[in-house]
Amino acid sequence: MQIGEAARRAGLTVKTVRYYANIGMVTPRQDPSTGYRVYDEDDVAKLQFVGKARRFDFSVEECRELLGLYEDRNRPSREVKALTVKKVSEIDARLAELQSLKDELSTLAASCDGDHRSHCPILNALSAG
Amino acid sequence: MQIGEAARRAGLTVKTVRYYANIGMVTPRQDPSTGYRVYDEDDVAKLQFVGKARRFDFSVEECRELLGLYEDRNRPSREVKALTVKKVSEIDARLAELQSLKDELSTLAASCDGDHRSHCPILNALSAG
DNA sequence: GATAGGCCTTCCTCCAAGGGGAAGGTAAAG
DNA sequence: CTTTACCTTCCCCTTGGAGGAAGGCCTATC
Repeated sequence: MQIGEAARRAGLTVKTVRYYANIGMVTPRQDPSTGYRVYDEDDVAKLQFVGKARRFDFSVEECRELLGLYEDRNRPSREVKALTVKKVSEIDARLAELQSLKDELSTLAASCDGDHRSHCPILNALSAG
Repeated sequence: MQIGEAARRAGLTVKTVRYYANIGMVTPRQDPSTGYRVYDEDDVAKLQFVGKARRFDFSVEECRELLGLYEDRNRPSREVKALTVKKVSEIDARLAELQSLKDELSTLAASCDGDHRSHCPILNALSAG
């Protein structure tokens, strides 16, 4: 099939699929006469795999690594688990950071009555050291 | 003072301060003889303001907006509050997204025993449409 | 006078992960 | 034959700067 259908079936954009081909992540066969990329079922499966991993917040490089493990039928699942656990702890750190950010901003917003007076706790907080 | 000291006092890098000058956010006076940027106390205050707002996850454009409100003493604080509330809800959305991501990944990691067998629930989940 | 160090300047390239669009080739349908 | 819908490569754009080259300026020291 052509890139358009492969993209549709993987739930990705054509741009994205072409990008993955360019960086050597999912490399389809190329029709020599037209120069078109030709995708088979295997390629689509890999695209779906990568698409889902991306949605799980794995970086493109991590996806490449996971894909390597996925393609290697003899791979130890230990490595996959390690990558996943690491990702979970990264997400955890980001969660804590965002939560404290939200708390601070919420407090500020609550203490600001939002009228037209020049007294504004938010601006005061931002300008304080 | 020169850019180096201004940056130190605002807790920013020289690169960042120069960047803010280039995009017209905090524009210092320029010494005509040397071409050096010359910062006064007001500039440093603005740099600190922007630095803190950035740490609060406001984008550079939002910082520019907040700075405009901050500089204009006759402006209603309503706008500042609106921007802050919007930012809080953005952070909220991102929190929910990350949380569900974490839950899914945690579940996957827990179901994978991480041995050297090739059976891996994580990869299975990723390859399932 | 020369040299070293420590500032400063502009200009260039680079990062993630593609998006947008131009210019042009190809194939199927009316 | 022409339109329409694909496809190709190529190049610039995004965020928020970081890194570094080449060169100007000022002061201290030898």
